[in-house]
Order: sequence, then C-alpha cells, then structure tokens
Amino acid sequence: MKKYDDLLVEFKKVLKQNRLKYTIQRGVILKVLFDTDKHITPEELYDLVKLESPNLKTGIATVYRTLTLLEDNRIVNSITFGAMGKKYELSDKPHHDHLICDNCGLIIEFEDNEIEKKQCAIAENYDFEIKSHIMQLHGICKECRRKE
Amino acid sequence: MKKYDDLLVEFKKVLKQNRLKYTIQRGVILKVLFDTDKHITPEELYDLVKLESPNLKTGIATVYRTLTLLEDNRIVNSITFGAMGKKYELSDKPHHDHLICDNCGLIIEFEDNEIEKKQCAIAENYDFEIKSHIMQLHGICKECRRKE
DNA sequence: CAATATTTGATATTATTATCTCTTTTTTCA
DNA sequence: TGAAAAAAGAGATAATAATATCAAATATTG
Repeated sequence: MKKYDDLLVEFKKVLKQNRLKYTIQRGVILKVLFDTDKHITPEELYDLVKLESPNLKTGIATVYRTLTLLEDNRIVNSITFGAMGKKYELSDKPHHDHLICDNCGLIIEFEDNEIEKKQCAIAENYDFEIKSHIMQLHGICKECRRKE
Repeated sequence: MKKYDDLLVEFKKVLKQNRLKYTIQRGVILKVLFDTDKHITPEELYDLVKLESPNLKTGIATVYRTLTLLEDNRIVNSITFGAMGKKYELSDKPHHDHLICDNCGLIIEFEDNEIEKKQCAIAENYDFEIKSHIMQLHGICKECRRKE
C-alpha cells in the first residue's frame, strides 16, 4: 500500500504528462479515495468529498470527471455491476481481479500470474497494445448457496 | 451457430424454469437479436424491434427488461464501454472473450481454454459456484497505433 | 503580472431504471 | 375443455444516474 504522498506525486506526474492541471478538487477526491478502503460509488464519493471540504462546493460532475480521468490513467479501477452502476477503488494494491457474488454483492479479490501472462501473449498475437484488463468471475458465494 | 428455433425453445425452457411467461414482445426481441450479428445497443435494438413489428408498440422499458432477463440467463452477454453504455450480443457462439480498442471501439473476439480452466480452479478454491465470467483486454489496436 | 489553456459548477440532456395501472398469459377446477 | 381467478408482463411515464454544455473562475507559463 502506497502512502498518500507518493500517490499524490504520481497523480501530479500523470497530470503533467497530459498537460492537465492540479486542482484542489482533484486533490480532495484522491484523498477521499485514499482514506476509503472499499469499493465506492460515485455518489458515495461525492458525499464524502462534501464532508471532507464543505466550503469547496464541489459538483457531482467534477467527481464523475475525475473518476474517469483517474481510471483512464490506471490510478483507480472500477467494477461494473450488472444493472446498477459502477464502483471504484484505488489501484494502489498489486493488480488483482474479482470474484463477485451476484446474489449478495460480495467481492473477493484474487490475483493470478499465469492468467496475466496468457493475456499478454494473446494481446501480442493480435498486435494489440494492452493497457489494462478486466476479469470478473460471477456466481454465487458459499454463504448464499448454504442459505438456499 | 444455433438455429432460431432451437434458441426459442431454449428461451421458453428458461422462462418456464423461472415461472416467467412467454410473450410476443420477448419473442420479437429474441428474433431481432438472432438476426443481428454484431454487438448492439439497447437503443438500436429498440429501433429494430419497432421495424420488425410496428403494430406492437413495444416500449423501450420492455427492451431493457428483456435484455436484463436474457443476460441473467446467459442467453445474451454484454460488454461495457468505459463511459458510454453497454452493447449486447447473443451467447450462441462458443464462449469467447474480448479485446477492445479504447481508441476506435474495435472489438476482437478470442477464446482460450487454458484461462477458462484456471478460472474454474480459482472459483473452486474460494468455494464459489461460478455462473459466468467477463474478461476484457483493453488497449490500442494496431491500426490506431499506426495512425498516431 | 498578463496571456493562454484548462477546470469548475450549474444546469440541460440523455440513458437507464422504477412505479403503477391495465392487459395478457397461465392455472385452476367445475 | 373452458370460463374465471391468479400471476406476471407491458406500456406510459416519473425518477434517478451519468454525461455534455457553457460561462465564469483558476492554474500554468513565460
């Protein structure tokens, strides 16, 4: 887990590279993401940002825009739930994928190097420059199966 | 590729299993999906349904509902594009995953048995009953890289 | 500090889902 | 069978989520 300062430095570097500007709003959003250790919806993040700096009057649009920006630059990643929206998390952990229980919403994280390698090989095969990937295994967790 | 009749039988079986009803609207939506061989948005599907049976006055809500129903039962699958919506396709091809160009939207389909096996092993390890999975490799395609 | 480019918040627009009443399909049982 | 009765679906539309637009405000550059 990176410290917040490192994360901020990385964010600023990314901004510079893309000729984008560092703003207080972007800083606050990153801070809140750093302080939150679970997957979070844009709406939840918006509420936390308002708590963190009430006098800033940050708009919801800025939250969405910043999340997209952070995701494009692999600083956060998201997972999509069938119908109902997306949840975001910082990418500051080693890369991992997700097992998702379609019944109760439980999320289990895992990583697998072999699969990662295979993915690279596939991309190479199609002459694709791979930037990121999404892998989600959907099903029913142990607990939910027990209840049925 | 299955024939439409087989597909319809499968659909009706699924409906029965879930104590759901077969309706003309659902039939038409399945038919249009069958006749369309590329990924399609709900909006596009809606327009095609109106063409297919103009006198039925199918509502857009029914299209969304039916897509969700079909997806829950693995008869169609969808891919999500970062910001802008989802696209659907019939699952009647052998299972495959997607390479997606984040620049031009190109979709390349591929399959890989080794990865599939590895996924099953992971699910088993966490005592998860796996129902489906999503794997997307995002990046920039050959053509787009050439242009840059 | 001035010039330039980018970001922001407010709000309009679009996409998707929820609600509610009326129909249609399925089931029940004479 | 074949009418009800029961259950589920449909369409219209309201509500919510997410994105686009645009004028004013804020960063960056030199």
